[in-house]
Amino acid sequence: MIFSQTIEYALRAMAQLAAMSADEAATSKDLSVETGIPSHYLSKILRRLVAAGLLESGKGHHGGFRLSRPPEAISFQAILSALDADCDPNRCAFGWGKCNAQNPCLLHPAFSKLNTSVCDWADSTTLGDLLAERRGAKAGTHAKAPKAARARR
Amino acid sequence: MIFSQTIEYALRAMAQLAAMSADEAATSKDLSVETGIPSHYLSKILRRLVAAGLLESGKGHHGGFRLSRPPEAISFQAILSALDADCDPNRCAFGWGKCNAQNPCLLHPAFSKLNTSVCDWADSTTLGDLLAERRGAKAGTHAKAPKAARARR
DNA sequence: TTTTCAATGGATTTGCAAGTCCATTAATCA
DNA sequence: TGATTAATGGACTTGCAAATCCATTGAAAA
Repeated sequence: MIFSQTIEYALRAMAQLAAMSADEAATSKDLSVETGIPSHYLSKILRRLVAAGLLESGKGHHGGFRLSRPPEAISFQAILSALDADCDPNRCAFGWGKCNAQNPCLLHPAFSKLNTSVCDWADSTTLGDLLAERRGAKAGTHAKAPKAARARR
Repeated sequence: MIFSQTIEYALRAMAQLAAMSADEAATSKDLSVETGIPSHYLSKILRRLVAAGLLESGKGHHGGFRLSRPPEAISFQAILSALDADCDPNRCAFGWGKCNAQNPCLLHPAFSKLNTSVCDWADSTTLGDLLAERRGAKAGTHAKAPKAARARR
């Protein structure tokens, strides 16, 4: 539910890359081992992420993949978009005939509510947030009231 | 994204049944025409909804399907559950190794946030809400405050 | 009764996402 | 320079959700 296998793999690979030292590139094979994603399939996904400008790649010795911008500047929405799975808050998943805001299907309002919250999530979450969250957890006690408050929602 | 085709069909069919007069049963074929769902595939889905107790069915003349309880008593979660697609707020979609609340993967907190909002939505939305929403819209002016308040629960 | 209508259930096919394989290209090292 | 390493891109295979088909069951109408 929610995401296709491919999207899930992409998010996992990007998260792994964000978690690794930025000075050296990670090999597709290494990433495959660390994330458990089938290596050849992962290659394909990484290629698309390169094409979309989210990753940089290098061949040969010391080659591999690395983020092309800081983790804070890569939203989940950008990753979805790179794989043609953009989150569009106006799309009605139920495609009941031609359905739009003017002439909504019966399910439209209910679905809109859900769809909006998914899109908001994808827009507002970045790879940087993952690292911040982890640092917070590692810091032992629940760091910062504001973060806990946000996490709850 | 979000739902499989099968789940989408089930929600559409249930919504259509909720919208129809409750005194006479709707035929699988009629439902197929009204919702645009392939008729034989729809049959299968309806069978599962019957097995789960959400629908009642009758054979032969004047046979067909009808809701087994009032629309207000059928949550989206119940429909998902009938098709083995329960919304479980603790499941980590990213399945990164063995991941749980104690030993969360890097993506876990971010995903939890999303997953929780999807589950809340499925739990708190009923077929009755769809009808109420429609009546609200039909009543002309945006009956905002009262409608929104009711729809929330 | 018999006929007709409609659900039931299983077997089968289709189509596409997921996964594999391999030959090519390009970078670095010895 | 040649050998090695790793990404690239396309062709191909697999597996499963989606869709189809058909023979059976059961209920109501004629």
